Amino acid sequence: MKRPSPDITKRKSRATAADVAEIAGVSRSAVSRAFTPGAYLDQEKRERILLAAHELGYQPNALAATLQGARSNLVAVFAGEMRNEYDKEATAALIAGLNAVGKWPVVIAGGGDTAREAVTQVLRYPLDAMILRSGSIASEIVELCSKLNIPVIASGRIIEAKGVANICLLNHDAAALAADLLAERGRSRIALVGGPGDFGATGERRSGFLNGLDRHGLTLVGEYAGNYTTESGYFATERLLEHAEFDGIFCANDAMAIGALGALRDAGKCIPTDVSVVGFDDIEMARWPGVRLTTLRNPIDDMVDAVLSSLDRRLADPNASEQTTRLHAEIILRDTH
Amino acid sequence: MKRPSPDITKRKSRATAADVAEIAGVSRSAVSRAFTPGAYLDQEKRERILLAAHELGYQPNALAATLQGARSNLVAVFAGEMRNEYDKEATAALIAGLNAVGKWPVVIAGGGDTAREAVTQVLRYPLDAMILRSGSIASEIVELCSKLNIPVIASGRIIEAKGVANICLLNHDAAALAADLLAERGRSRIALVGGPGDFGATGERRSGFLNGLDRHGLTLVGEYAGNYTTESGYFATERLLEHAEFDGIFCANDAMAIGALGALRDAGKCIPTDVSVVGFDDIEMARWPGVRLTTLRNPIDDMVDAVLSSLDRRLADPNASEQTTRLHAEIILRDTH
DNA sequence: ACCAGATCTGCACACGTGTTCATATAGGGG
DNA sequence: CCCCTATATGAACACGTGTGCAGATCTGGT
Repeated sequence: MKRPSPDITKRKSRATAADVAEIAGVSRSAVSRAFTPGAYLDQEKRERILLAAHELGYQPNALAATLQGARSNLVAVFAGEMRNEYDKEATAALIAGLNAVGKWPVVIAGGGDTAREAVTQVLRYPLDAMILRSGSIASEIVELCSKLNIPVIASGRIIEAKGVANICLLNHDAAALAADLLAERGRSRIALVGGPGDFGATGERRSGFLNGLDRHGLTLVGEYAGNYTTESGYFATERLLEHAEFDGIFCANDAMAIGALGALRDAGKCIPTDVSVVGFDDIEMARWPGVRLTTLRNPIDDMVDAVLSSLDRRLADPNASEQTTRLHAEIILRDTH
Repeated sequence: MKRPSPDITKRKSRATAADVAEIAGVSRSAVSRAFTPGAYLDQEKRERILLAAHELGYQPNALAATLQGARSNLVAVFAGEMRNEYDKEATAALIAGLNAVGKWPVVIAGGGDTAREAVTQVLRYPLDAMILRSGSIASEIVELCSKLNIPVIASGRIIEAKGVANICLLNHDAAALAADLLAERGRSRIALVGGPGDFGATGERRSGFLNGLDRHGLTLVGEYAGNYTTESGYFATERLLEHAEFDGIFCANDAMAIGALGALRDAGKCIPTDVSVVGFDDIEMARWPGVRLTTLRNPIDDMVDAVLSSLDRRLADPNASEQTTRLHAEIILRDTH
């Protein structure tokens, strides 16, 4: 006896349109119509159906509807490790933004083999889109998605591949603003705490900053690469203090800048009198009392807006050409410059 | 002509088992079996099918499989506003934990009417479970889920309702440890920065701390309620400094404790010489150089483990009684006590 | 040569839904 | 009275999959 007992009130799984039809005394088609705005259906009958549905807690199964060609409204979000604070804030905002437009994010965290396996599994669902917020294994994901005709939107990095829409900060210009600020403050001996590797945002921020310095006839007196954690910013600044005298320091993200603040204070430096510190991203902690970091805002709201409008565009017209949106950073003046 | 062109390579939507069957020259059943471990299928044939599938990027549609009674492996995570850092860390860890066991989190952020609408929409998908990390509109969610036979797991708060499994820190005992520590350090004039309202974790932490103080014959010399943000911790401590002399302060979460550190330093206090500061949660920032906050660890890994094992248990036996798991906090001694 | 069992294969059904199609009823204009 | 249109309704199909069933083929033992 595979079929569950006809006693509807004791069903073990969720109620179905047929169940509602039975207790409302109508056909199953009518139930479907009751949930379809604009469908022909007697008003009194519709009310009876909705009442019965409410009683049973019935909702049309969105996945079964998918088989009819409806959008699934599921969107995969590949969030990466979410190790640093900016990633967490951006991902949280992205999730909230998707929710607001009725898209439901299936979130994948982590990297490496685990993430590869996870992506494979998640692609078994009919997704409306894939949003990449991490560069790891991006090319494999892009290839898989293109075979499945799933639009890919990359945020926070440029992925050069057919069918990928990109949304990315103008890191180069932003970092140049930091150089301008330090120069205007009369700083002449400048140090840099960069990120790991020389790809993507890390490289753009470094070259943009160097370009900016160059415009003012300045060069670096010291440079040390961190890994975007606060600890690495602290450590890098300690090393820089050992080998060079500087009165301005630019860090490739806020977490490292906050580490730098700690190291400078522990070394007896007064901020900003002795040293100006400029960060990047404008994470929440940058606004905290006791931090009040001068930094470049990596605008999360703009990013979310751009992702959503790109999503809209790709879904409205599957043949729409992918496009690259470049966001602008704003310099936020607080107490450390 | 509704049916898409027979030219398989130019299909506009995802490949289906029938497509794979056609180019591999087998029946559709065989394709299904090729993806079912343990099914009878000629080895050579299976390989041919998998090759064809790989070429087309075919993956079985997980949703269609759901209609056959398979688990959806989709789990809703109601994450709330994710305003404070601990929530973000906990949610990120939960997502990673679910990924690791092949469950895919559909994340809902925010609160109020938006969240209510979002939950309603997400419940149209056949979910394996609903995980609540926010108390807002919990009772409505619980009622909806019970009608749909969806197990509910509450994390971070106790929800007294049939069918809800709870996973929650022993806030009371943990806060008492903070009182013990301050007493052992010889602190006698103690202040408290509490949370908003008197419900759930806020109330438990407060009463546990007061109980602990009482055991050592101590009482509060001052108390001020914040709202779990760093700013509010700073502000609350400023107010306390105006009205009372204290040598120890306990804050109901780390964010406020970090705000307190800032206010105390700005007031010229030396930490921990003049004042001991103890926080709660052990967020990442508590470990940062320049902070090194003494605090109570709200163990995220234990929480995730408990959620996953509860999930396992409820899925293995739908009639399993819901149970409450209470987690233990550990005191983390750093530089502020 | 024969049979029992193991292995392989395709047909057909079921899952829950949205929608087309055909049919039925009602209403209004001539 | 008839005809046309608007509204209402249920039967039937399609979506993509897993699997029970029945039949076919193969293996090995007597």
